[in-house]
Amino acid sequence: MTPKKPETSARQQPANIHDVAARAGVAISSISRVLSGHPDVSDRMRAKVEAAAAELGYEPDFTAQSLRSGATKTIGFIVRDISNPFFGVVAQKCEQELRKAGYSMLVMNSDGDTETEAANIKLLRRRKIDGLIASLVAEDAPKLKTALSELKAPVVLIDREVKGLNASAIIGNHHQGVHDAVVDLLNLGHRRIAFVSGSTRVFITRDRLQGFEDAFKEAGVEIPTDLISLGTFDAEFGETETLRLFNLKNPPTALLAGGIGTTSGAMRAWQKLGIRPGKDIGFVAIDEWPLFDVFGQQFSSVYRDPAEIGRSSAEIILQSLKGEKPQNVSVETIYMPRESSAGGLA
Amino acid sequence: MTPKKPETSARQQPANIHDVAARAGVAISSISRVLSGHPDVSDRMRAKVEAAAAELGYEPDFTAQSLRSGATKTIGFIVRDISNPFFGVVAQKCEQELRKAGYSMLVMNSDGDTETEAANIKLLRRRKIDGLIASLVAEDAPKLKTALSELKAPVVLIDREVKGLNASAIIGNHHQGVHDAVVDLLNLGHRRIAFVSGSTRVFITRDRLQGFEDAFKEAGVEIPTDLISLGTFDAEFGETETLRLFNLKNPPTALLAGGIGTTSGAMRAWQKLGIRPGKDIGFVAIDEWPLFDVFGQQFSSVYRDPAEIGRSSAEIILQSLKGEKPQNVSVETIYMPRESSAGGLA
DNA sequence: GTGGTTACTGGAAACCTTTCCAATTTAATC
DNA sequence: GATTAAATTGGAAAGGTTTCCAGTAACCAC
Repeated sequence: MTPKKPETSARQQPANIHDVAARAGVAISSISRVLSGHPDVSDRMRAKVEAAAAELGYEPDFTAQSLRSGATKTIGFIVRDISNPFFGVVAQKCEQELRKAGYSMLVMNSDGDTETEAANIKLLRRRKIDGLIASLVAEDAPKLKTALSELKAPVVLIDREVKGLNASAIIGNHHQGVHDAVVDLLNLGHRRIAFVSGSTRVFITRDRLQGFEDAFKEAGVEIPTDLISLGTFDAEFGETETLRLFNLKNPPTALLAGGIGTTSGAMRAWQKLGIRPGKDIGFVAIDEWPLFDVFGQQFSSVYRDPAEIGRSSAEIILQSLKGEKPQNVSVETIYMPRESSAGGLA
Repeated sequence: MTPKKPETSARQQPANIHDVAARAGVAISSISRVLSGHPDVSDRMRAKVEAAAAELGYEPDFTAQSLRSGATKTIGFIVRDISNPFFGVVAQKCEQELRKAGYSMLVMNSDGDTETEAANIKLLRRRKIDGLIASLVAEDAPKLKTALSELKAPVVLIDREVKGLNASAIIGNHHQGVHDAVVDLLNLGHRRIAFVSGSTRVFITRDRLQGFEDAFKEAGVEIPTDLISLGTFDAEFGETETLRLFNLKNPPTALLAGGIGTTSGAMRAWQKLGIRPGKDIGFVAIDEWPLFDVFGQQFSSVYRDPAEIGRSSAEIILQSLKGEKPQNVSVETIYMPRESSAGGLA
């Protein structure tokens, strides 16, 4: 009835394992065993300890557990920019899955900068993360490779390929998606097809470029090398390059935009130029953005599911933590032809 | 089979503070003092220690530092859904600022669920986070209040008000923004104005509702209570309610949508109904979404800057960590009138 | 040279847990 | 009841750091 503390005055400090041990009249090792589900525990001991822990409202200190056990139950998540809606969905689904398994997610933006990226990975190593999920800015930066190889934790790369690193990878079939898109554009009659995207320092771009070029080769059409512009994935680059390309003497009749950032930039450029994408020119977007189903209905896209990528990343990293070997997972990437492909051909 | 390791041979294990102390021929306390920038250190000592640390590539163990010092250099970040583009920008800017100050950000989604939210906060407490930034699902849930009050760390709430909690808050001037929007709609001639948004269990909704009602009262127009639907912020609710409202015998002539989720749902509903927002009916969106400047040009909005909210959250939590008192910051929230307000009045 | 500071340094406790190993209790067998 | 094996428990070390406290050395003025 009257909950009074017979011993010393009630401490403001939360109870620790010693308090529970004293309360239950057992050793601290037994507390640990009971609470961590160790099998060698008698029913009587379990009952005693659980009662004492409940009475004191004891909750193990996460930091101390991490220090002693070596596991932080924390996964690092590095992307160029978490405000990119594509990565937003990846992050959300990923965190949901990790949370179910008792892991938390430490999010860092690399801001499109290799140095920042390497610094982030070094910090995560010092923080003793159990695993890393990353979409890298560049695969070949020396500092990055050093940082990654010194990270003694499983890694899942999203659409990246780092040579000499024993990591898992989630890879979209970008070649196929872009290839099919370009085939369609060519069939429709486009020849001056522009391709604006991020740099070839990442696999995803190389794979797309390959699909782009292969489609031309198969059709026996010369590749418009002057219309290929591969720099960064952000909107600024997309805008600048779209402006430049459509101001050429011999401008493109169609554009393939390498991601949501690029698309944003291109849209802004066209707005300035008074060009209506999908009407005045052909247009295919890689990746879809929020409200695409409403505002982008007429736009062709090369689609891959960010939710699946998020779930899958979590799944793979969790398997790695159970000791499974690194694995490669393929993500369907499909060309979704819509009206905009035929723009500018009337 | 003797596990005795020779002193000279390089260990695979990363160097710890004892190794550095041995190398430099000083006490471990001196290593700590030098590396943590303690003032009572001679130049000679500093040089010796720095040399030894560099030679061994020593980096302090983060977990051990946290355990001993009590600071984890980690800030929790809880939102309903990080894939919401609004929160994506908030999160990105916030993380950038925190990173500059040496802090990392642990991101959790509450999935629109109060129980999950409370559980997340409890976990973050056990993880000994130094601070929390959160946009809560509900302010009054008992479990949540318990979890928050037991969290011994500064808290920054985004557009929320939790009674009896000594937290900082970043609050948009939602009343003003919504008020001005409704005044404009009324002036244009709308009377049947619908308002779909999240629940009144959060301040942001109550503040908006107040602005909505005040505008009607000031104009001497009866509030269309049957057109107010406050449930959740997600797209499903927005779609369901928009469908219901526009199927009424006496449907709205305009809609005010309470966020990006609501807007998404409303757009989908209108698509099904064959209604063109901004043409057939009046429409004002609260918050803008990616590519809004391109696809939403004609849409009126109630605008607040997510980047500022992100930066500001970080700034306030960092100040709190330096010992400053909780503070309230106001964020400008403005009605941006555009074509869509006048929809349905021709 | 002495006394009194001041500036620095070393030693050890503390943070809180997990885990190894040895010790004890219990059960099982004959 | 003795013996052995199995189950359970307790004690203490270990994980890597920060920080308190005491101690030493250098400095200064006289």
